[in-house]
Amino acid sequence: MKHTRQILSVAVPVPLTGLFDYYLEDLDDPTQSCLPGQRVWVSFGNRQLMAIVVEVKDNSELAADKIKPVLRVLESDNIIPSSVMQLCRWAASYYHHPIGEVYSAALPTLLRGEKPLPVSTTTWVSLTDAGKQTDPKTITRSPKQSQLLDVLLSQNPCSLAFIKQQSLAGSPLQSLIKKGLAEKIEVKEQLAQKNESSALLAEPNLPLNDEQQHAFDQIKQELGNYHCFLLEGVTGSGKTEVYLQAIEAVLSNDQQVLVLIPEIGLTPQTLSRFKNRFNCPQTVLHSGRTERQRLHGWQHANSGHARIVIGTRSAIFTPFKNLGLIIVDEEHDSSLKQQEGFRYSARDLAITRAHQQKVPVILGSATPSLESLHNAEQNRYTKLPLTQRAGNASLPIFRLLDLRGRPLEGGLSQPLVKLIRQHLDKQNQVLIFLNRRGYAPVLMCHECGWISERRNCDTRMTLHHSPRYLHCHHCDEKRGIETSCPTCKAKELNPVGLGTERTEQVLQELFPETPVVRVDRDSTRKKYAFENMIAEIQTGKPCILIGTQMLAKGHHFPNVTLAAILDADGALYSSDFRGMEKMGQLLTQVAGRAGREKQQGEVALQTLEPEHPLLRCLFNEGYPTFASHLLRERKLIGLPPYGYIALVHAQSPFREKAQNLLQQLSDYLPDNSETEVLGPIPSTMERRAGRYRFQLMLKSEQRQTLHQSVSQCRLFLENLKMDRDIRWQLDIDPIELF
DNA sequence: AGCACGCCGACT
DNA sequence: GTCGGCGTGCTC
Repeated sequence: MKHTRQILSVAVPVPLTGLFDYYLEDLDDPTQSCLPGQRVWVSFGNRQLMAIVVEVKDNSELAADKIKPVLRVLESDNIIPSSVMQLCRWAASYYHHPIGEVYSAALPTLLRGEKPLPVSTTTWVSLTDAGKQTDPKTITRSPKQSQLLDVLLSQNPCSLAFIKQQSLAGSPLQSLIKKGLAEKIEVKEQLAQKNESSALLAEPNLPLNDEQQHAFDQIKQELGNYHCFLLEGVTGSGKTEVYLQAIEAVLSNDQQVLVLIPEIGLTPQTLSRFKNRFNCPQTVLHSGRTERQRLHGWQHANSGHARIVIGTRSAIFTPFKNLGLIIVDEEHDSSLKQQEGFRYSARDLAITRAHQQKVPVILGSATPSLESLHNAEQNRYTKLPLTQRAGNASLPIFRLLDLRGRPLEGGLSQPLVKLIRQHLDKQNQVLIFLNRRGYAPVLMCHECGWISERRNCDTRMTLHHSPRYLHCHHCDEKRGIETSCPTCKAKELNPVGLGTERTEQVLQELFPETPVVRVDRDSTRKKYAFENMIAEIQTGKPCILIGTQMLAKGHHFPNVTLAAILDADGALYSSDFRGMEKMGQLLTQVAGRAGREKQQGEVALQTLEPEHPLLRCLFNEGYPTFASHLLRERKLIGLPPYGYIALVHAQSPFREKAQNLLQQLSDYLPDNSETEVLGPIPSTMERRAGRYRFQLMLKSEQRQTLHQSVSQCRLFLENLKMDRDIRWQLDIDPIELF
């Protein structure tokens, strides 16, 4: 009898490019074989790791005595479907990232170890014999229990998910179980039948206006094909309703939907729109969920049980049984791009995945990225504009407040204070934006000029007021405050610059009768703190809200009529070429917060450059025209979307080491090629957490040539023997520079 | 990345 | 004499 020794090429989660061959022992049964996408447990060097089977073959290039056996096959089937394998392969190649680390990042954390996937079950509720013989009318003291019994009598057994949807899973269910009328049973996923005989829609669709209808019709036509839509909808124009009706069309076709949302956008408000509309299992995947919950969501999507998956960035790797549509909400948002390690863009992967799986993808935003606008112009995407605000809300009035020669109090100019007062007097709410947390960015001694500098980073320590401490927002170091200057022993230390805490204090002093609510990462750290604040604000009572970007996204505050941005100039002078684009997006989002209902809204912007042509353009003509100006600028200098860029980052505790590495690389790269090499340039914050950081920029008119250059870089860096304290990383299509 | 192997300094 | 520093090389 011939023994075939099956060889498995596997990807191991280590920063190495290649695959590794193992053999499968005891392959007596020829029908029992491994498949790509299966997880195995292998010995690698002197440790043991989870690995993903990528290829199954009959022989290896390697000498037989070099090949180790697979220690354990973790599941009997390939839990990563070929669609996700394909996406990972593409991502590893496009982002020049080690394939094993890509697979690892694509899996829920609980699947990155040796624990096998638990058998997926769903909980159902079944009536006991006693329960079957009980008349719901006899339970007179609890209408909820009676209602639940009714449901169970008409549908026995009934899935727990369905009972949850009816809001009967809490104490009503507990009581019935206690009375011995019902019991919970665990059912293997495959055995689960559809019990959702009820209609798919839990609430009726809203009527669509002409633009929404047109958008919906276009999307519907492309179901079953790849097509990328750019749904450009001003705030309040009903983007979500278009999503919901497109989702309905896909669901009724028995397919699943993936919705990607930026981190900050996963608010209970947004989620409830989906939950309330559809009678179907839905799954939410984001960092706030436990690993167990994420694993279950992953399994339910994979088995086809979950029909809608809503998640942040990493949800792009969720496996589906039958995917029919991908939606990327707020496609311009930078949180869709991973900024550490495997630096992928979930939006771009969404488009690739849609293409690979032949399904449509909708990119939605009130302020699309220049990349997407350009792609729409080139007819790679179909633009679906939504320009009408619901309820005919009018656009806000824009005001540029000239700061030149004006004294500021806590960052507020007199005209702004007056404006705030006017709005509060009309019993309205006011929104103030400042993109800096804390009390003041620096603590300074006026005698000798000492400032609260850091030892490890190139930044100052940010001063926080209550409680009083110094905090570095970049490496998280915290320490108490010196009571006197450590250098000259002067007794007085003064806060310099502005933070949300300080402005909050000044506003409270100026408006002692009005509640001032601060919303930033510090004030919302506690669980539900953010939700509680939002709920408080939505009562509509006059108040002042002061906060960072967190406040600008995805929330609807009907009573806000004034939104003010205290410091817009940061973006005007930013070294990042995307600074202006980001500012325009923030401003437009902010403007969308003001006066969405019947009342006239106002947006105020404090600036030292009120004549800035781009600011004026943004204010007078709106985001689309502003964006087309920016696009023209980018074209002139050959920056994205008219050119392609990649960064090579290097860092080391020694300045010269990081710089020299990139210099060597730069010297090595041919300068006659079509790829331009710029740098090495020190990062904006040259030193962070004790390490010096430099970057080399590669720029090309052609994606292809850029890729070749990046490959050259990688080859060079992988083979160069360098000191171990130097780290390097690649960033393709970076969104933050210098 | 991890981890062992290996070759030179200051300690019982 | 050895404990341990981190330079170097490898992982199927």
